[in-house]
Order: sequence, then structure tokens, then C-alpha cells
Amino acid sequence: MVSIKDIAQKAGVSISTVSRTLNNYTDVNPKTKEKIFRIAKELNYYPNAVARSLVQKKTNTIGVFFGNKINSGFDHPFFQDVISAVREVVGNAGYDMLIFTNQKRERGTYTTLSRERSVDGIVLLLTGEGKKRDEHMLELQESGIPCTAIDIPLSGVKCGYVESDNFNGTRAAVEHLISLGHTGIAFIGGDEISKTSYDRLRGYQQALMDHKIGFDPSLITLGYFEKSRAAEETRKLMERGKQITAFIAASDEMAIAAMQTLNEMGYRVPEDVSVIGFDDIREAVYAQPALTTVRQEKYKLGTVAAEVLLNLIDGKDPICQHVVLPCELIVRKSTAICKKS
Amino acid sequence: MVSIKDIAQKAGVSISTVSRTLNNYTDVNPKTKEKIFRIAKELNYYPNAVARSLVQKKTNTIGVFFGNKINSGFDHPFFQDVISAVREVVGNAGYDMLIFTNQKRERGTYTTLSRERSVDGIVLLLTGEGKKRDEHMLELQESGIPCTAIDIPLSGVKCGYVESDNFNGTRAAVEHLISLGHTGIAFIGGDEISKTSYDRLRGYQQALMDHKIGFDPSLITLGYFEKSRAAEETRKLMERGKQITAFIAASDEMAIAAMQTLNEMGYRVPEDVSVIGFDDIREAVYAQPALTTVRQEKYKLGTVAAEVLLNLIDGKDPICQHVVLPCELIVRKSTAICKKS
DNA sequence: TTGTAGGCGTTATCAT
DNA sequence: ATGATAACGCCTACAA
Repeated sequence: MVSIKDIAQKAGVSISTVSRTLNNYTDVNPKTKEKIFRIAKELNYYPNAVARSLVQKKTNTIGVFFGNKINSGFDHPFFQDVISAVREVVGNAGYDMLIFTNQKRERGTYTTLSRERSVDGIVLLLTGEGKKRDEHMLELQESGIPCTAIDIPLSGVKCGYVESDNFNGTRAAVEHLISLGHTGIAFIGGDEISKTSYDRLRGYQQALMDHKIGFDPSLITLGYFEKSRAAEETRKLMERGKQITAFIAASDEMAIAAMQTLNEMGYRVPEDVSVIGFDDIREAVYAQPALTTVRQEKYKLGTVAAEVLLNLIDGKDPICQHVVLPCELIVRKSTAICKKS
Repeated sequence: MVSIKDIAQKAGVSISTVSRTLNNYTDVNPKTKEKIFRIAKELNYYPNAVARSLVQKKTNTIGVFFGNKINSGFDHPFFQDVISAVREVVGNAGYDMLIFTNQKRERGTYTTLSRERSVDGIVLLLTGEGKKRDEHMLELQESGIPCTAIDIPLSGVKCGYVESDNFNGTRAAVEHLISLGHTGIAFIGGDEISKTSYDRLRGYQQALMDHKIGFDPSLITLGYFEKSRAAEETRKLMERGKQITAFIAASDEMAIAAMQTLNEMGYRVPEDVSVIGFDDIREAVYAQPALTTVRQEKYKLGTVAAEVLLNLIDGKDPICQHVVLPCELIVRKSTAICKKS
């Protein structure tokens, strides 16, 4: 490995002169400057980012935490667009992305791992249990490490988070069903720990109340964003003999699972039962029938999360950042007029 | 930031003793050992990976290069599974993953960027032009940096590459069509620079020759793995009035584009024209009709690429590594018996 | 304009 | 069993 020391030696100058030259300082004699650049090229020199980071305390690296479970991170249909957007934004700002994948660490928390690696900021892309606001999350918030998350309410001077307007999202979904004459609307929620799940449930309840329908608690269930759970809950609900003519699920994957289950049970979608999802993942278009759903602006979520993070790093916005992006109801073929009404 | 120096001071020992303790050296007094661990915890100490890397010349980091264009890397339906597998394997081996996203570097080649970051090894996940064996690729091969690629024939002591058996893949696809009575089989290839494209074309030609059908060069065209190009070529081919009863495309995305175009032109798939793709991406299942295709073991490709890389890093396999994985023909609904035969 | 020297946090090689 | 001390490659006052 060739270092600035080698260049200095060959050029007959000190290493500080080389360093200044390579970093485009102005106070360097044009002649020596040129000489140094020439030798650097001859020797095929490239700077050592590790050494530089050690002294500058800046790695030009954004850390990314995915959940460790399957169907999270790269596998997750929702995060694919998000991470792609993050990549674009931080890349243009001069950062590389470090994905924390090392499994050989026992004591690792978001904070310790980030500090060990000296990343300049981090993005949290977590699902399910990972979203719980546990001690690790609290530690992170107090750490002072610039961080942004999708869908996780982080508070702290160097924290930000971005989410969709989940409340009005499901609300619009319910309104759509009501306008089609539905009143027996079941809800397959997410979990009991995430704000996302909570807000979607609230939107559902609000819409029903707005229209004086009132909600039957027995029509509300949890699918934990898993296909199998959603399928199971769908079956249970239908077998209970309630007057259900429509389903709203807190994710497209669960909605698709619900449609499949309904099909297996002999119900036709949307003739017998309407179904609405949430997210608008790619599969939604290809589903049979094409899924009516609430679209999240996934790419935008990632873009904003990255931009907020960059601001946090640059110290531009010391206040807590919370951005809510609008959703859009995408009507496809899985919803129709309620016949029983 | 608390360092081993601080611990040493508080414990009344030298920094070397602290270092030894923290790295679980045996030759350290149990008492002082315990004391140091206690203080380390009190002070909330965590090691600085950057400093360690500087002296050890090992970063425990695998670099990943995606193409910079859209529809590559995270966006690419093919690479999603591949990268997910890579992540799994290198993570279990104790590595984190650095995605090279920084766009603020002009002079960056695979080699210089990798050296700057001192990554221990790299994975190349490139598409289209990125796969060209240009000077950057040659530089990398001679660099001695452990690297593996998907679909790019790398040669060099520290290089490996993994690919599917593309030749026999398209060959099986053609055989399937021939068994259905087709003889007018058009081929929408990839590009003229990648080995992948070349092998798939060869497989197509071989199968035709094996069955004494002979191939009409005018039925062979290039779609460059782009939907729009594939659609255009499909239209051109059909309008030329040749006796085409089936298409084979070098990717599912192109095959789906071909199906759409055929539909627009008034042909029914598979009744009038059969279509086969390559890859078996998720969309293939949802396509209308569901696409018959040649499946690549995407997850396996990533697993093997990562494993080969780890061996290369550990110096276990100094010889050039080239792994070819079998493909499997997945027959769905886009192929049917040829009526005109 | 250039050189000297100290330090970033860690590991590693010697002694002791 | 423990402590000096010298790297690792780079940056940055400060001095000249």
C-alpha cells in the first residue's frame, strides 16, 4: 500500500505538503503541487479512508438497520422502494451505505454498533417486533446519533421519522366501502405495538363513527402482517356467521391472503365480499382480482427520511422532525357494490 | 468518546493490559481482568472499529457494487433475492455490508474504491453495460482483491463467479416448445456483450440444430433486457409476416412485455403464440397468462457467491472459482400446443 | 510556502 | 502477568 509518506519521500517534500496538496489546499506552490499530483498518479496512490476517518471522526457512511428476520429488509416488498430512495439521496450527498449484517455480535445495540462503526447517521427500517420502543430505542434517542426511521415515532434532538397518513388512509378506505353500500366491514389489523397499526385502526373506527355505523369489536382482529395469520383470521371471522361483506387489511400481503382464503371458502371477490389492502406493493396489481388498496408513497418516504437525516447530520435542523405523507386510495377490482344492502 | 486509555487510567493499568483483556487474551490476571471489564461497562465503553481496522488491515466489511442506473441493485427483481442471500451468508460469517453509493467521486473504479474503503472483499452485482469486461474489470482482476460476481466471467487468483446454466436453460425452453409442435420460434436476446446473453442464444441455436430445424437469423433479435425494446422487437418480428408461433425471451421482464405487445396486436397467448421467459421473477406468476419460464436459483446464486468470496478472503481457495448452477423449466400457462403444425 | 510534531484509538512486539 | 513503545495512514495546529 502506497501512502502519502511514499509520495513525500519521492517528491522530496514533507508529508504535510502532500496532504495539503491532495486535499486541494490553496497555499501550495503550483510547481510542487503539480509534481506531487504527478507522483501520486505514478505510484497509483489512493487515500485510505479508514485512516482519514480515524482523525476526522467522519466516515461518510450512513448505517442501515434492517430487521434480522426473514421478509424484512431486502426481502420486504415495502422496503425495497424505500431503501432504493435512501440510496439515491445519500449517494448524491457523498455517502456510502453500511448495512449492519454482522451476526457475530452479542452485545450489539443500534447505538453501540453505530458508534463502533462510527457511522455519521443511521436509518431504521424495521418491521414487527423491531419497531417496539424498547430500551434499545430509548438508548438510541438519547445517544445523539443522527437517525431517522420509517414508521417508528422517534423523539430526540437528532432524531426524525417519516410515515404515511395511516389514519386518513384507512379512513378513506372505509369511506369507499361505505359509499358502495357496505356496513359489515371487518378489519384485519397489524399488531398491538406499532403506531402504524394503531393509526390504521383508528382511521377505520373514525370512518365508521362518522357515518353513524358504529363498530363491532368482534369484527376487528390482528394479523401481525403475516399472510398465514391473516388467512386464519379471515376464516374465523367468516365462520362466525357475522354479516361481513367487506374486509380491510392493514397490509396488501394480508389482503391478498384474505382474498385467497375467501376464494377457498367459496366466496367470490368482489361479488360476495370486497377486500381492500394497504401499501400498494407490486403484487397488488397482479392479484386476482387486482387489489383495491391505499397507496403509500414508498419512494417518497425513503427520500424524505434520507433528506431529514442529512439535515440532522449537518446540524441544520436540531429540532425533532416528523413528516407525514399523504396516502392515496387506488381503486381496482377487489371492491364492488354491496349486494346485501 | 471513551477509549481504552480512559479505562487504563481508571483501572491503574497500562493500555496494553486493557487491550489484552478486552480481546480475551489468556495471559491476564483474573482479578485485573474482572476489574477492567467492570470499568469498561461502567464507562459504557465500546471499541472503535475504525482504529482497529487501521492497524489490523481488516475491516470485516464486504463491499457491494450495484449498477448506478435505475432498475439495478435494490430495484432489480432478479438481484433482490441474490443480495438477500449474500447478506445472510456474510452476516453469519461476521461481516457487515458496504454498499458503494457515493456519487461524489470522479476517479473511482471498483479497485480504487475498494482499496480506499479497505473492504475485505467485494461482490459485483451489475447489469447491462456494467458487465462489460472493460479496463475497470481488468484492473480489478489483477488487483488481488477478493471478489465474486454474478454472471460476469472474472478470472484471477482472487476472483470467482457464479452463474446459471444459461445454455441448457434456453435449450430446455426450446425443447419444450418443439415438443409442443412449434418450429417458428423467435428469440429476443439480451445484449451483445454479456456472457449470459451469449450462452442463452447458443442454447437456443443448439436445440434447434439438435432437432434439425435450423435457425433463421431473422428470428433472432436483441432486447437489451428492457421492456420497451422487447416490445418493439416483438412488434417488428410479428409484422414482418414470418411464421412465428412462439417467443423465447432472455428475461421475464422482456417476455411479459412481449406478451403485452402480442395482446395489443390481437394475438392470444398461448392460443396463437406461446411465450417463454427467463429468470422466474415474482411477476412471472402473476402475469396474464402465468409465464412459463426458466427458473434461476437466485437465492442459491447469492449464497454460493458469498461462500466463494469468504473462501477467497480466507485464502482457502487460491484457484479461480467458477460455479454453474442448474436451471429449471417452470411450465405455466403461456405455452401451448402449436395449432399451425 | 513548507516542515515539525502531536494525535486519532487500537493492536502488536518487545522487554521486564 | 504487565508495561513501554512503535506502528497504522492521515490530518492539523504551530512553527519556521
